[in-house]
Amino acid sequence: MKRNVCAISFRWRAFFFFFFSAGEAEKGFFSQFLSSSSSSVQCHSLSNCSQSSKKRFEHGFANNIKNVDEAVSLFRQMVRMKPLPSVIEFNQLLDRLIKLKQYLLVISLYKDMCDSRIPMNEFIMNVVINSFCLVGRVDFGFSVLGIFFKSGHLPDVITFSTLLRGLFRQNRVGDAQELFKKIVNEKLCEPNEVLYGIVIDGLCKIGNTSTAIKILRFMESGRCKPDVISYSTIIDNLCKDRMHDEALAFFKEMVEKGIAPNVVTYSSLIHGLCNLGKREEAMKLFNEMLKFKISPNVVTFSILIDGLCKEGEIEEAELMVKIMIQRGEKPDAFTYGALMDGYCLQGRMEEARRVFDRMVSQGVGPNIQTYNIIINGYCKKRKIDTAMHLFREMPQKGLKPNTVTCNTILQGLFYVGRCVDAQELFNKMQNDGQKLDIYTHGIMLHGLTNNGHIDEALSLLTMIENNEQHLSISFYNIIIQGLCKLGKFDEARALFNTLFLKGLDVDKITFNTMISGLCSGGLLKEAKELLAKMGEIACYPSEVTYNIIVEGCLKGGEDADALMYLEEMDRRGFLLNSSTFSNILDLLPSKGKDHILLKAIQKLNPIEKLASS
DNA sequence: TTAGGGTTAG
Repeated sequence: MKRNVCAISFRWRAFFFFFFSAGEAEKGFFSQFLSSSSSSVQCHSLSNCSQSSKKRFEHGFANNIKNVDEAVSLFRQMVRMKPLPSVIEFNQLLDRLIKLKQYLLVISLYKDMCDSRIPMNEFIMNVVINSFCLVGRVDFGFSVLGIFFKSGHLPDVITFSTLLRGLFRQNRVGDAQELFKKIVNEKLCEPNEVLYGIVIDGLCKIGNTSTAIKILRFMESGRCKPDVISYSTIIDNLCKDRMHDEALAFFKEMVEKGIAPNVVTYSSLIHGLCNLGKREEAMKLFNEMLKFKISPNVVTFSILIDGLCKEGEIEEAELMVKIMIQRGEKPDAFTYGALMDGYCLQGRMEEARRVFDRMVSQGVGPNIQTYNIIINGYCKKRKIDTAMHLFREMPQKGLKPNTVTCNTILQGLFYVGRCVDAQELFNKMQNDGQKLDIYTHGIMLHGLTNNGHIDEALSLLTMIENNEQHLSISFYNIIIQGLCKLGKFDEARALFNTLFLKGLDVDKITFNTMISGLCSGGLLKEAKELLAKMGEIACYPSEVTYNIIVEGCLKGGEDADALMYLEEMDRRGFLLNSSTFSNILDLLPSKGKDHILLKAIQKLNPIEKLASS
C-alpha cells in the first residue's frame, strides 16, 4: 500500500517518533554501513551484463540462482534493462538471496536500487528490514522503515513480525514487549498467528513462560486464536522447565479445542519425558503418535535415540536407528552424535569411532559438535593424543574449534596431568580471541588445583575477579575444596568468609564443600556449627549435606550426633547415597553393636528403599 | 512463528 505521507494519520507519526529516535541518531553509520557493503558487490563479475537485453524473466527465475556471482550478474543485467523489470522481479531476486542467507548482499543491492532510483514496494522494505535484523542490526531495520515511511509506504503485519523477531534475537526483550503492546493498543496492524508466535517464542526463550501463557490466553479473547504452533511452543518450554504435568494439561486442552497436535508437539513431550528419565512413558507417547498417523521424523527419532543412549541402552538405540531407516527417515549429524555420545559414556571408544566413520560413509558430514562429542570421549578415557589428533584435524575439514572444543581439550590435558600444555592452550585461546566462558575458568581452576598448582589457581581467580569477568560461586567452591584437601583450613575458612562480604550468592555446594573439608580435617564441631548456620541464612541443608555430616560424625566417633542427623534425615525423607552407605559399611565392624544406630543406617539404605518402592 | 546432540563444580 502506498499513500501520500501527508495523509498518514497521527497514530503513525506517534509510532515513528517513538521508535525512531535510536535508529535516526545512527543514520551516519547507517549510510556508511551500506556504502561499505556495496563495495564488495562491485567486485563481482559484470561480464554477463547486457545493456540492451530485452529478455523478460520467466516465472520463478530467481529459484535457479545458485550463488552470489549469478545473483549479482543478474541484478546488474536487470538494472540496465529498458524498460526496467517489474518490482516483483526484483522482489524475487532479493527473496532468493535471503534464502541463500546472503543478508549483506541484499542490503548492498538495496543501496544500489536506491541509487538507481528503482521503484520499491513494501515487500522489498520487509526483505531489507529482515536482512538488517538477521545481521544483528534491528536499529537499522527501524531506520529503513523510516525511509520507506517517508516515501509513503506503510508497515504491515510482516514488517512488525520481522522487527519483533529482530528485537528478540538481540535480547531487547523490553523493547519487543513495548512494540507488541503498541501494536495491540494502537492497532498498528492486525496481529496474526506468526506475530503472536514470535512473541510467545521470544518470551519462552528468555524463560518467561508465564507471560507467554498470558499472551496465549489473550489470543483466545481476540480474532486470531491460538494454533498448534503457539501451543507447541508453550508445551516445549514447560517440558524444558521439567513441568511435564503442566505441559500435558496444555496438550489435553489443545486436543479438546480441536487443535491437532503435530510431530513437533509430540517430539517436545517425548523429549521432556526422556529428560525426566521416564522412558516407558516416552515410548507410550511415541506409540500414540503412530496410532494417530503422525509420522515421527528424524528429530523425534534422534530424541529417543539420545534418551536411550543417556540411560546406557545403546543396543536399543541402535535398533531404533534401524527402525528409522526402515521407515525412510535418514539419520543426520544429531542422530549419529547421540549414538556416539552413548558409546563414549560407556567408554566404548572403538564403537564410537565406528559410528563417526559410519556417518562419514553415509555422506553426513561431521560438524563441530560431532568432533566435540568424540574428543570428549577420548579425553575421558585419558587418550589425549587421539583427542589432540582430532582437534588438529578439524581445521583441515573446514571446522573451527569453538570454546567447547577447547574446554574439552583443556580438561583432557589436566586429566593426564599435562598442566603446561593446558596453560599453553589457555593462553592461545586468549591470543586467538577465542571466547572464554564460565566452563573455561571452571576447568582451569579445577585442573590447576587438582594437579597441585593451588597458587596458580588463586592467581587465576584474582585475574578473573580483576577483569570483572563473569564470576561464579563454583570457582570458589573449587578453590575451597582444593585448600581443604591440602589441609589449608585457615585459608579455606578465610576465603569462605569473604564470599559473604563480596556479595556472592553462596549456595548449598559451597557449604557442603566447606563442611566436607572441615570433617576431613577432624574439625567436626565447626562443621556442625556451619550446618546449623545454613538454616539461619535460608540456604537449607540438602540430602548431600546430611550424608557428609553423618559420615563425618561416624568417622569422628560421634555416634550420638550421627544418630541425631540420621533421624533428621528420616524426618525429611532423605536417603543415604550409595557412596556414603558403602563408606559407613566399611566403618561398622569397628563400631561395636549399637543396634539403634545400625537400624537407622539400614532404614536409610538407598538400595532397600528402592527395592521396596 | 514451534521440536533434537557436546564442555566445569559437592
